[in-house]
Amino acid sequence: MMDEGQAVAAFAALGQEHRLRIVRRLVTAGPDGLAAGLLAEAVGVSATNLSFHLKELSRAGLVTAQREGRSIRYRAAYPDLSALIQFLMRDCCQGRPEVCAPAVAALSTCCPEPA
Amino acid sequence: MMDEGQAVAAFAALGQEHRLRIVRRLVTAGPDGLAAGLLAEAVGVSATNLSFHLKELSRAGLVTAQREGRSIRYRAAYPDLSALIQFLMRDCCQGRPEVCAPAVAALSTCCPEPA
DNA sequence: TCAATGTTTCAAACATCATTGAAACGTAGA
DNA sequence: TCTACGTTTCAATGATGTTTGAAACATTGA
Repeated sequence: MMDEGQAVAAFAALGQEHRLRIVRRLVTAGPDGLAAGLLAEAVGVSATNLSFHLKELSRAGLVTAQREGRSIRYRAAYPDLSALIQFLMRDCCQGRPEVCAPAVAALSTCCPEPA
Repeated sequence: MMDEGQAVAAFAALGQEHRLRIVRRLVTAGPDGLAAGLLAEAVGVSATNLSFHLKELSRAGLVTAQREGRSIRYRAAYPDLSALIQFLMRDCCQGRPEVCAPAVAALSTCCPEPA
C-alpha cells in the first residue's frame, strides 16, 4: 500500500518531460525493458542526463536496473505504477461510485480482460 | 485525449506534498467540492500558500474554481484525473495485456461497477 | 458607505532541480 | 594487460519552484 510520501515522489518523478518519456518508453518496451544507451537515443537526451533522470526514477521506485554485460537494462516497475494509480483514486468512491467510474471504464477498454 | 505536455504539467502538479493533499481532499469531498478556507485548514497551509498551489493545480487542469458569495469553491476535475490515468497506461497493453491488468483490477475493486 | 470576511497578488528570500562537460568506473574482447 | 565501450559520478551553472508577510481585491451585512 503506497503512502503519501511515496506517491509525491512518484508524481514528481513523472512531472518532468524527459522522465515521463523514459517511463512511457519503458512501459511500451514491456517486461524486457531497454538498455540505457537505447533509451537515451529514444528519449533524446545525453547519456549523462539520462543517468541523472534514471536515478531519480529509480529512487521513486518507478524503474528497476540490472547490469547485463557492458549495458544496464532498465525496466518499468509495473506494480508500482499500479499502486500509484490506486493511491490517486483510492478515496474517490466514498459514497459516490459514479465519480471514478469513468476512470475504471477507460482502463478497462485499454486491456481486453483481466485473466 | 491528453497530450504529453498536459500530462507532464498534471504529474508535476501532483508531485508536491501540499498539492497532492489538496487534490485528494477534493477527490474525497466529491462533486460538491470545498471552499478555499476549509481546504487551507484541512491541508495545513496558509491562505496565501494555498492560493499559490490552487493556481498551479488550476493551470494543470486538475481543479476548477467557482465563486460563491465571499468564498471560492474548488472541485476536483474528475474527467482530467481519468484522462491522466489513461495517458499513463495507454500504451502498456501493446501485445502484453497482462502488464496493466493489475492496475485495472485494482481500480475495479475500488468501484462496485461502472453503470 | 463602512467595516469585516474570504481570497488573491506581489516582491523578496530561500530551496530545489536540470543540464553540461570532464573525469572515473566497470566490463568485454584483443 | 591494453583499449574500447557503456554508463555513472562530480562540480559548476543556470533555471524553477516554494514560502512568507504585507498589501490589495471582491463580497457581504450593518
